[in-house]
Amino acid sequence: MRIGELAERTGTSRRLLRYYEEQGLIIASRGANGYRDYDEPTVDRVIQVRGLLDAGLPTRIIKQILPCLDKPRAIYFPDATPEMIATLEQERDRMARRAECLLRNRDAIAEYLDAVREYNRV
Amino acid sequence: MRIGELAERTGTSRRLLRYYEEQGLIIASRGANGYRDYDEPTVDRVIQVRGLLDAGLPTRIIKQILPCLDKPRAIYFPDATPEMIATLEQERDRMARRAECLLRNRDAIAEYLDAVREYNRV
DNA sequence: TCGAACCCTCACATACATGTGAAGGTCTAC
DNA sequence: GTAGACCTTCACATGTATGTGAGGGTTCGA
Repeated sequence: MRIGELAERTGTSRRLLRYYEEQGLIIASRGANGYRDYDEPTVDRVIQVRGLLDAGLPTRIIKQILPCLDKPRAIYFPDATPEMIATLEQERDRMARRAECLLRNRDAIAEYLDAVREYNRV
Repeated sequence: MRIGELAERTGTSRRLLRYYEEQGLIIASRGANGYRDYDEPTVDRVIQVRGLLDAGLPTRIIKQILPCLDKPRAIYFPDATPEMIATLEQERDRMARRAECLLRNRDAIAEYLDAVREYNRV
């Protein structure tokens, strides 16, 4: 598919899709006319990238963790350097902490909303 | 306590503490000499703000949700406007989605790391 | 009383994700 | 063949969270 369709299906501007490609987060083949051509799985990948960006990860980190997420392991394990393993472990833990923080605060908000509803009901 | 101690105890630069104050996320009283003076609970508040910032929330939103998190409800329920309630519900759900995304990807990374370890063990 | 280590404000700089628009090529339908 | 809707690259702009440093006041110990 071309960039316009991908943009529409992922709710992402064309500008950003080109930016993600520049950052190495997605890849696009090119038609004879120079137009980008995306395959179907790119839709999910873009959505995933957006989710991670929204959760505070920079593109640099996203680029590093993306290869781990491909269903049929596209990355050869021997290529995994010790530094890369360390980075992944670090990010794994950091994501867990972030999620904890979000859930804790989400619960607090929910609790507050319940209290407000209770207050207004009486 | 003064800004230096708060900075050290929260692992946050002085510059940022002043910025958070400017954004209305923390408050400081002033000594006769103009120095900022923070009370003990501000330590936890700063840590919480940092966690939320790291999880992708902008200061504008953090400012809105912080009042809900104070232990003895400092905010009077009647002050909660419908728009504010709507915002809070929206952010609550958004935070849940973010946390889901983080945990999903965290699991994928963990799974990958396990596979690598398995590969290297054999 | 001097110097070090604080504090203040203000301003400019930077990285990153994003927007916007110009200048121009391609494709399709009328 | 021409108009409109695509696409390309390139460049400049913006908002947000940060860093850095200048210029200057305060406090405290030697």
